[in-house]
Amino acid sequence: MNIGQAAKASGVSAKMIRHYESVGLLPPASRSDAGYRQYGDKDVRTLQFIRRSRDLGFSIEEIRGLVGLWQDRTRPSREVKALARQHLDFLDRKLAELQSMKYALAHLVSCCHGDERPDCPILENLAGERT
Amino acid sequence: MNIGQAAKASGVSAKMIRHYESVGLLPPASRSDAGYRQYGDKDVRTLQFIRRSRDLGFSIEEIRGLVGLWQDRTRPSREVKALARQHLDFLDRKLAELQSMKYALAHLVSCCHGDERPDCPILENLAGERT
DNA sequence: CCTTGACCTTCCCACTGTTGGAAGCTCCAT
DNA sequence: ATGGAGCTTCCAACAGTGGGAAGGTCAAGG
Repeated sequence: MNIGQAAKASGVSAKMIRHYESVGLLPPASRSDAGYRQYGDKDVRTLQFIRRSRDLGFSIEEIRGLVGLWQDRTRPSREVKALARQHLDFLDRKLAELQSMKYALAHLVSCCHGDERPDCPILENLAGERT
Repeated sequence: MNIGQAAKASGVSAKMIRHYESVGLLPPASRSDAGYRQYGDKDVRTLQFIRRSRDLGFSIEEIRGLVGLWQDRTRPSREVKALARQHLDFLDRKLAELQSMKYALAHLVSCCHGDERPDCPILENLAGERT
């Protein structure tokens, strides 16, 4: 299977497959006589694992850890759970950050009449004048 | 006022002040005889405006627009509100994305017993096995 | 056999925003 | 005059992804 096929089958772009290989997240793929990367079902499964991990927002480094644990049949699930919890905390912090941005901005937007007049509470707030 | 003073006064690092100038978000600062950038109260107010905008998650390009509108005394507040709404939509999309990640991952974490045993619903899910 | 188009290769660059560092200059106080 | 803090510019890195150029390969069809 060439890289394009593996990309379609896994949902990871060919660009990213090469990138993951270059950063060592994937072992170097075997090559055809012409130098084309060759993939098998096992590789596609690994790529899908990576894609699902990315869909959950895990970083490359975290995924490196997850793949390692995945391939170690004797890992304690405790370790996996710890890694997942850590990422969950990260998501919570990000969510809180975005949510406070959202509420602050939503308030300002609701205060702005949004017509042809130039006075605008949004700009006034950004400029530091208390609204 | 040197760049370090302006940085302290505005809450924007000296590094970032130079960067904002280099990308044209700030006009080139005037220079002392020795080539040091000189800032006044007006510049500090602009920097604070930029910092508050970044605190709300606006991108550099969006801030470029906001600063332009801010400095145009005759802008209709409609335009500011449109820009803000657009960013609000962006925040909503990001929030929804993170939230779905969070719920999916939280579910998996709650399913994993997290002890010394190797079987783990988190890895099984990432591997594509239905849980 | 040759051409064409789709696919592959490597390499470099772009983007988001921010930080760090190196080499060298300036300013101020001791 | 010397040291340290602060300034200058330039270059690189981070994460992750996409775009593109220049060139090799493969299969189909004339």
